[in-house]
Amino acid sequence: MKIDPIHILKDHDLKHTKQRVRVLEEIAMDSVAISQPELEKKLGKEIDRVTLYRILNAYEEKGILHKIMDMNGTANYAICSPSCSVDHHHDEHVHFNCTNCLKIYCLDVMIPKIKMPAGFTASTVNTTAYGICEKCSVLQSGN
Amino acid sequence: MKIDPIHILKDHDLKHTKQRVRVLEEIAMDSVAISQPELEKKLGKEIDRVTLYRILNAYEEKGILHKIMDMNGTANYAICSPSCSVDHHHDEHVHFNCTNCLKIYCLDVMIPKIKMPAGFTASTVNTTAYGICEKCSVLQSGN
DNA sequence: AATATAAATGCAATTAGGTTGCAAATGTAG
DNA sequence: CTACATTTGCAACCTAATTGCATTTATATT
Ligand SMILES: [Mn+2]
Ligand SMILES: [Mn+2]
Ligand SMILES: [Zn+2]
Ligand SMILES: [Zn+2]
Repeated sequence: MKIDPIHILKDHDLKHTKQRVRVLEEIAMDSVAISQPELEKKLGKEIDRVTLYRILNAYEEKGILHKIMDMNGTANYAICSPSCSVDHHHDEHVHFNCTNCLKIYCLDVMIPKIKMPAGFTASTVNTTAYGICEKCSVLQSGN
Repeated sequence: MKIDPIHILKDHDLKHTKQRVRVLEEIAMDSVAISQPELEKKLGKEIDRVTLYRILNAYEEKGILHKIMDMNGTANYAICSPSCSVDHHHDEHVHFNCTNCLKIYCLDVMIPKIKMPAGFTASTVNTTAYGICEKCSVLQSGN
């Protein structure tokens, strides 16, 4: 999927700064989600830690990125589908967290409807599968 | 569900100490999961921070507690079902994270089977629903 | 193009979550 | 009761994340 940072920023009423563009570029680079620590490692020389936090938060709030927590409580970020907007994310797909390479994939698999017990009203449902991803699986078997 | 800390400790080859009993009591007290920070607030005067971490980790490894990460990356703990054991948790139920009171419930709802894309092998699946819980729902409407 | 102004950035300081090493205290098996 | 292994508490440390504030930057207007 091609990404145009400048348009994305315009569309979401965010000023166009080189730090914001860099963050988007970096995240769009790979199709899998990227963690905050990885981003910091890659961009730490160009962008201040604090600024990175603020940009990621802004992107999440605006519906540009969605945040996926892994088993260690580390935040990972992936580009939202175009239907996401402020305070309404449409991140209704299953995530896959590889226990080997730790990458998080946004799968093209919908989250099944869950029947809630009486009294509980769910607005969003989050599903993450843990296991071995495509790449790691090939590497292990093919050796 | 009644909990007997002393038996649980025996059954899992853990020494019976007053700190361990207190932690189990505290977690068993409420049917919803409790977060590490809450536990620390409640027990901080009786039990050292570090000891609490160590107890929680031991309990998780032994299959006494399971850890549920919330949207903020905070660890929450709940008593495992009796079928859980060392390095094999059976936590195949849906969790409900109330966006109002922030409590996490272990629901009596199974996680539906998910069909994985080719190449991806899932060993465990985790589902959390976010929304308004039973109690908060009553409080809001009844007021 | 120059200017005004609101927003974003970087830096320093702080808070909070979590870990490590070690001496003292405690539980349990003999 | 004793011996020994384990657990605990404390101090130090490390890393993640937040806050306040001065400086810089983007953009709307003249
Ligand atoms: Mn996703
Ligand atoms: Mn549970
Ligand atoms: Zn992998
Ligand atoms: Zn609630």
